[in-house]
Amino acid sequence: MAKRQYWLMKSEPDVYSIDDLERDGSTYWDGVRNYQARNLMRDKMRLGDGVLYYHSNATPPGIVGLAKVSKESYPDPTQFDPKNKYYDPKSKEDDPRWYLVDIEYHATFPEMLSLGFLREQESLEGMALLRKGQRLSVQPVSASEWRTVCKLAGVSSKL
DNA sequence: GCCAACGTTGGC
DNA sequence: GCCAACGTTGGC
Repeated sequence: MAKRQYWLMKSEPDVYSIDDLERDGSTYWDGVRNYQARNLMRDKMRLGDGVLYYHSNATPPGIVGLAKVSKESYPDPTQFDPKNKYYDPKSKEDDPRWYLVDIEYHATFPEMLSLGFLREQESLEGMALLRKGQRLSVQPVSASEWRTVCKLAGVSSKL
């Protein structure tokens, strides 16, 4: 059994918030059109991995809860749909360019951990999210960062 | 709305 | 393969 890994995934709450995920139970993470983020989803994310759910373009932005990977990567169906905003005419069904994973809801933090608060934590120094110019919508998170974030939020780090 | 920090595209 | 132009992300 491979060791569990941890990730952070960004979503704009106006588009799909953690409340939407709680309501739906699980969702497929469509629309990622960045190769680095795609590679992480396609090649690295495994069933049962932990996900920090981050609200971007929010006031304030921050980590709002936990999810976990409920299905490993498969081609993002939206890339083949000409009516979809994520349609990619250069992607072929027999050679898909974009992949996604499914995630399922796990928990919502009693209070969100804002980006500003996270920046104040010495224990999170070096976290990818806090690095200057970091825009990846899917990022790796270390086991110790995961435990620290859960502790700060006052929730169990167990999934 | 601004703009820094990227990433992608396409001419050469 | 270089790099200018352009597009996007996302904090502020």
